[in-house]
Amino acid sequence: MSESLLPLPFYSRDTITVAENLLGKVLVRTTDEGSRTGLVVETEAYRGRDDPASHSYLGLTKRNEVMFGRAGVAYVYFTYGNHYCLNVVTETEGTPGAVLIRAIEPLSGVDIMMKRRNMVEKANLASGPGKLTKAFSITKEQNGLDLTLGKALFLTRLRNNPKFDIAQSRRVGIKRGLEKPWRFIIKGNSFVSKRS
DNA sequence: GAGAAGATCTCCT
DNA sequence: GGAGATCTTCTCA
Repeated sequence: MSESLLPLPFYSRDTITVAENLLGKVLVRTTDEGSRTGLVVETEAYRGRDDPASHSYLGLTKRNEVMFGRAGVAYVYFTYGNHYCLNVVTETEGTPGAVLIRAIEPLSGVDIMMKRRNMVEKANLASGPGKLTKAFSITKEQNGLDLTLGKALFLTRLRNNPKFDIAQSRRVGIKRGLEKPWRFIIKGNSFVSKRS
């Protein structure tokens, strides 16, 4: 094995730290259609009371309860009537926090992704949160799934962690909390979502 | 029970 | 560059 599963302690840290450290890790998805993997190239951090852009800003609701639970769990929500977004829960139990995985670079199972997306352009397969979940067959069914078990959906670390520079900027698609530079991308990677 | 907003994508101009 | 698609969740009455 050239990869190792990310353990619980990786996730149960400060949300910003986890968002930054998720870059360069590998997202693995296994379904009946086969397995797909992709390199995480873009993330965003969402915290709690101190972050007006976060779902957990206003406190615990039925929708965001996963964010308040144990770290290392998938938080998947539906938005705009069309799209799911994949997050991983961070911090310790009782403290809300999650990292949105915004884009991945397809590594394997690319043919399955193309089929799912009805798209042949590799750079456009998963360069955005909605595209990513569609390419990886992720729906609300995966909400609350434990990513530390290494089953249908999980994250791994490459043995030889690739070297790259990290660029930091303002988050995308939100109206509040814009002053917080909590979006992280792999500098120069062409699989990140466009918009600035 | 109704209304509004939303961590987006795609197509059309 | 702009608007429509489309539906879940939350808030307020």
